[in-house]
Amino acid sequence: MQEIAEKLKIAIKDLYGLDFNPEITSAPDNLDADYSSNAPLKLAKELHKPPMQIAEELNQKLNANISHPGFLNFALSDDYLWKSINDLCKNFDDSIRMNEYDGKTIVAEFSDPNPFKILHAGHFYTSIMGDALSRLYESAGAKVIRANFGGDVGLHVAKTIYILLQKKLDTFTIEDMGKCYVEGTIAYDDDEEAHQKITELNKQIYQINNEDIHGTPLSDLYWKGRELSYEYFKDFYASIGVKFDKYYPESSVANLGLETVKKELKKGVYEYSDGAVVFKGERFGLHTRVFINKEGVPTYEAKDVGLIFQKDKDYHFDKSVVITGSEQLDYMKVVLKSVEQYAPDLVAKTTHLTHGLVKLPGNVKMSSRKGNFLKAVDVINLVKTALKEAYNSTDEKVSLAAIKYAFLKYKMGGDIIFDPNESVKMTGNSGPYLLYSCVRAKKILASIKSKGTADEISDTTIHEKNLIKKVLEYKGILQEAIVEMAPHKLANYLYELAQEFSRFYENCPVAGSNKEQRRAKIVQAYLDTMIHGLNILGIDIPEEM
RNA sequence: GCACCCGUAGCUCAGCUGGAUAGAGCGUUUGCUUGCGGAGCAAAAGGUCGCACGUUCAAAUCGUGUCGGGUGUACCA
Repeated sequence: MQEIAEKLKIAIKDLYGLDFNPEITSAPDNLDADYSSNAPLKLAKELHKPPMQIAEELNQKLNANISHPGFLNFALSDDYLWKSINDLCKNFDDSIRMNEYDGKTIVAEFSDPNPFKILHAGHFYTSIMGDALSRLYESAGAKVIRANFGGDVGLHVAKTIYILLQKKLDTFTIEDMGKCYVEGTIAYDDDEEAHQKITELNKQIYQINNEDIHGTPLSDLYWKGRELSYEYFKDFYASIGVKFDKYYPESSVANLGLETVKKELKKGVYEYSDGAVVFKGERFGLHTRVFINKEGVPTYEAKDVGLIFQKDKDYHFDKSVVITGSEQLDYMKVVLKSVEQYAPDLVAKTTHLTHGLVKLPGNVKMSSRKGNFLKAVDVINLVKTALKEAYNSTDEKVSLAAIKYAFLKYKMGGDIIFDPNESVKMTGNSGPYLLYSCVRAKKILASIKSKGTADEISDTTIHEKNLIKKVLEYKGILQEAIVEMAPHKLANYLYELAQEFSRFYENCPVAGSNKEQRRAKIVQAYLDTMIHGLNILGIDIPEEM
């Protein structure tokens, strides 16, 4: 496909002297061709010639077919396909290797859970998505720093600790803290006395953190709770196979953010308004946000400013990707626009991606205030139960693959519906389907004993051809997924590839057939591709299912 | 009010830098079945791509308007 594009590009250059990047797509089924290009149609306006004439002129150098109103259609020869699959098998990793990001450092920030609270399904989702994106960049040669950012001080901490103090628990678990947070939120909203106490507690906690106070009952509780949260996060990430390189507690960047904003305040980027320090985004089509509140305390905005600079100090990144919930889209625009005024290079290197909510089907209303939101652990348990009921399996690789694939197959941005009762069925467009096809491919290869010479060249069947073509598309898909920062493109391709393999499997016996060696090559190329692609999605393939 | 995102088959979603007959999965109907592990394959039914107008040889895709849903919009994170 890339070779066709290259040939076409050269023909256009030779004939018309234009640098034009032609688009190559799969040809329609009713044509006796494999790939098509609409280049003549695109060029018609610029060249002031009818598209059909351009197609004919180009085709004198190309050996393609022409169809109305000006498409070029290319057919691949069987020899070309078999040669390609042979080359791919000889050295798979080198053939699909990309080097766009060789020597580059990328900081990817995602997940961002708050200590003293429970991980919810959204944390799970962004962890999987962020990790897949990181692996995509790594596949193109980048060194990726997976960073995590969370509020170790703030109102949510005070709410939790307020209830913990009331209950006077000697020991407590992360679940206890989750319940305390829910109770604390209700008390804060409904009880005037509690509201004041929590506000006071918040200031004390801020001081404990800022001055690193130890040895008081309150500070002991705070440090113990924070440590418990960090252990809980670590265990969870380990269980889903995601590893962070750096955790930035919010408190660690607050001062840097505060200083930076104060410095730029003097230069006029930020300004005073009602006693607070704000950035007026209106002149950029955005809105005004507070960076330092009237009590002189840095808000989340200032902390994010500090974080941008801290990341650059720590890693001198070439690119920074931040993934958050979509509700932070406009917020982040304001923060980045303000930083752009004094550090445009940093902002130019930064990309903000957003994702939607993980929802249950049937429009179930969930309220984090009442604590009945979908927790990360709920997702795991629901899938484990479904797997057990459907296939009497307790294979954690399979259940984790089911979840990861379910998350990754959707385009990032909108809400996703996670259906614990039906969508998690292990048929169709699902992780287990992909795994199963890999296990089958492995079995085929294991059953082939002879390493004899190549089979005699005979006809190529449609199923052989389709599978080879699909495998050869892999590298292009990888590049597309990276450029568009879209793991779902890879996920959906792998599903289509597995479907093509299943058709091949149904129609083309391998072991013992007179085309055993040639077909084994296709299976090998298929399996190599699946292993590579699934690895990028963070999905492990079990030996047996 | 203003800004941004979304609206594609009964359901869940791809496709959107304009291209040929709009694709998958689930569900429904039918066929294949002692297989290199059927968690599969083949086939059928199911669509005025929210609506209207516009740009173009060509619009699900671009523009304007409109309806419906979501999010954000000053001292929370």
